[in-house]
Amino acid sequence: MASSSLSMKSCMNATCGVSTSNSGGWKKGWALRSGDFAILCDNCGSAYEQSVFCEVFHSKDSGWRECTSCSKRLHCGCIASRSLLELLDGGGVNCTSCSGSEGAGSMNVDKTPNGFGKPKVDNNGELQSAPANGHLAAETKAYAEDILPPVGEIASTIFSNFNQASNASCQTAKPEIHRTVTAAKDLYESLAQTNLSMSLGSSLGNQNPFPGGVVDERVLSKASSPLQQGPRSRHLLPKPPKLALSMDANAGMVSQIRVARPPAEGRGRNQLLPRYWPRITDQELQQISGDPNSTIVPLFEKVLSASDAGRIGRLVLPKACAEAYFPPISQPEGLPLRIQDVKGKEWVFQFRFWPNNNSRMYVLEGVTPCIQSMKLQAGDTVTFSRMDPEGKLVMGFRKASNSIAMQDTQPSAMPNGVHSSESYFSGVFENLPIISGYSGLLQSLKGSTDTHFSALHSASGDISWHKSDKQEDRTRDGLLLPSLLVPERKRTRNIGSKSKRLLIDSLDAFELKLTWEEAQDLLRPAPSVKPSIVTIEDHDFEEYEEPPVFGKRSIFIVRSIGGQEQWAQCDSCSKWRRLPVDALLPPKWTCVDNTWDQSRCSCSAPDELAPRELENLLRLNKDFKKRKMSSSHQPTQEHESSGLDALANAAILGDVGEQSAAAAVATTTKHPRHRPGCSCIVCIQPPSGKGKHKPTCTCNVCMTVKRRFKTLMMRKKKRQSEREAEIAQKTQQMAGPKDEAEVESSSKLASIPRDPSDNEARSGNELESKSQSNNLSNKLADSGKGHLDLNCHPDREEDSQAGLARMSMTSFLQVASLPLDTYLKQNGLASLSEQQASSACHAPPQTEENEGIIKDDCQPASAAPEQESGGEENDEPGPDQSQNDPV
DNA sequence: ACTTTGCATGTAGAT
DNA sequence: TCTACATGCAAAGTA
Repeated sequence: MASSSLSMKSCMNATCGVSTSNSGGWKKGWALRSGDFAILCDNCGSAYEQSVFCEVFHSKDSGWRECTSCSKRLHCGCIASRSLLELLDGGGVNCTSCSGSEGAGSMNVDKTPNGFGKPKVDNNGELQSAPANGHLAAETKAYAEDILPPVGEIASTIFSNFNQASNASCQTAKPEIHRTVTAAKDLYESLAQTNLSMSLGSSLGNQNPFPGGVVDERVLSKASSPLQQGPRSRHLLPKPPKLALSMDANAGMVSQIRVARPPAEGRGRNQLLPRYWPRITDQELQQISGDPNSTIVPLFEKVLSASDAGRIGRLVLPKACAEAYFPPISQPEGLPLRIQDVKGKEWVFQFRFWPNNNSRMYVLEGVTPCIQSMKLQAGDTVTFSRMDPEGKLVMGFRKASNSIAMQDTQPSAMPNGVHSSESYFSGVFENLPIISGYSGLLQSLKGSTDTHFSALHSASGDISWHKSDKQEDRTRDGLLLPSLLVPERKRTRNIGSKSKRLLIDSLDAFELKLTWEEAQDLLRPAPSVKPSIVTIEDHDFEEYEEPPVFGKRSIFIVRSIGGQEQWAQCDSCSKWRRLPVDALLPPKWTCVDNTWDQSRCSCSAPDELAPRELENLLRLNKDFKKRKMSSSHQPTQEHESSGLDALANAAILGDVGEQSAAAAVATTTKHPRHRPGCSCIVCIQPPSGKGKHKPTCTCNVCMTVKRRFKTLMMRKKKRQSEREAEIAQKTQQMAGPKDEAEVESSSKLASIPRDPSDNEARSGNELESKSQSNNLSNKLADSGKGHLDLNCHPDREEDSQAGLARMSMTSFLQVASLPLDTYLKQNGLASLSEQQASSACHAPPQTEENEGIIKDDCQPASAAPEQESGGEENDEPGPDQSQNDPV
């Protein structure tokens, strides 16, 4: 924006108003926070923020219009204006003084013969004079930032809607457009509402869907309205707009932008929560209508909750909507309501209410068949509209995963041919796993299509997901944002915040691609913060004043010929660069920072890997991670954090989900790493243990839990002694080299500091070294003797081979009932701790030996899914598999 | 035993 | 603090 040419040709200072050219008359002012700059009128020195004008006016040529009567300049900063303008038939506008009106904002449509006039928002200059100096000076920046969307959004949206409005208004030739605006504190709300009045309007304002209930909307707010019921809510119905626009008039130029429209009648925007504003596109409206002689008035919509979509068949209606748009009912039993779906099928629901506190709770009963016929789920949206002149209620829907469900057969497209994000996103990428930081790779692998994706994803994530609700409300609900840039907040809003049981939205699931363990590995000291060294019990600890930051994610592979590699993606060019294994990357890393390879320290340097190789690389890394997760031997992560375990498992679940297409691993919904029939603690646990078990319960589940708890405690002690033993061992190593390699490898793994790269590289080391040495594996297996695996099946021989002397369930129970110390003594665990320390860091099942090793030709390694499943799901857990199971 | 119905309650958001 | 509403739950109804 800062570099764009000035769009404002005339100073808006009422006493100045000097006209200027694009190239002159203005001088740059000070830089603003946004990186933008203000501009100053050469003549009077009035300061304007250039971007505000360029964006709000989005009219390069005319940031103002003249009052048809008095030639007063009406400027486009009117959004927050409270003045009322009058549109004239001939396309002109009258200012407040000339129109003799006052007190409301309005919009002007620059009508051009072809109906595509640029939409403009005019005012009489009141906004301009609102700040102290009468201009949008820098101090208004914050306000502007809060409420202004990017220029493209507002421009395109307004443009589209105004096109329609303009066209319609031409045809309907209403002599005047008055729109009461109750408050203009939010300029977008003003915009939205005014826009609605223009684009949708309501020729139906005085029509009521219910015969006998026809009333003038002007009296809807009165208690005598037939539409009002028993304990009316406190809201008053607003005065409806006069503008009458019929949809058929716009048949040729139907907007496909999903717009949150305040209700055309009934409750105004301020009364009805924006979440219920219909976001139906004009195209959808037209489709619903079918009949060009019919007009569809969107009434409201609702995102289905789990209850709504459940088998109960009750759809809870927003009270305000029910009272505003449905017939009045005085008895809880209510009355049957005929509602037609988009296919024309008519459904009869019972519209009724339940007394609730001193209020009412309105429900539609018997909606299950309809919901099912539409294949709706929680999170999907149902829309209620009214078809006029029949006054028929029409029920539409929008799938959460594809918000254009009503016209699934038609691609939703922006006027310029660009797909709307929702259809585009869901259609192309709905099931595409998104790995943070890998979008560039995806781009390179998948071609130009994914370039779109990358942008969209970025936009979604950055703009919407991280916005505050408030802001998002404004942009989404009030700003007529095209859905392109804003995934439906509502889609997850209710689900996420209120329902613990609902499915995580697929978009949300993307957020869980990083396990806790991985997150830990990515932690880096805050840059430019020097640690102070603190020595505690002869151990030096680096202490940082600043909290850690996340470093850049990289991937690790191990070549079959030996040697590990670390690869990272440039933040700038998205090319992948090979790095030393021990390299630590800052959060932002580009080719320029590639100090290890001078030939590739620039983004212009070619990629080292062909797309195919990259694909393999990524796939391998994914396998690698999965393997690591399933055979993680981090003693420090095994306990103490069931919540983290759960998080990690959730992430695993996501990973598994990603790979489901490739990996033919039968998983259960409960526990993706286990096959149906698995009897581990996770799989045998009931869905909810709430209130099911008493403290004295000795059922299988409870005993297992107790056992695990005991083992946790045992291991804590074990680790403690392990540390001591380790020190002693190191002393011994200096004296005698016997078994040094084995000891060192294990102790190293156990004690190595948490290096960001160690996890994956370490795993690679393990795998490779094991592939080279079966003997070592055997030794490791032996060293697991005495290890208690809590996931083993007591009756299965394999379990006993996992290192624990065969134990029956009875013996487990006995063990569980023993005091911990007694158990330790009986099993000589104090003396075993050393061995276990070694074994704890080793030995995933041998079937996995070669996994994670990439061949030099970059063909997928032998990590076949069958092997995976065999390794981790054949109930033959490694000595430490239990560590991965959440309790 | 299962489903439906009606109400109660907890919680998030609005005021 | 109030209100709306999602949902839990027990009573009633039904197969």
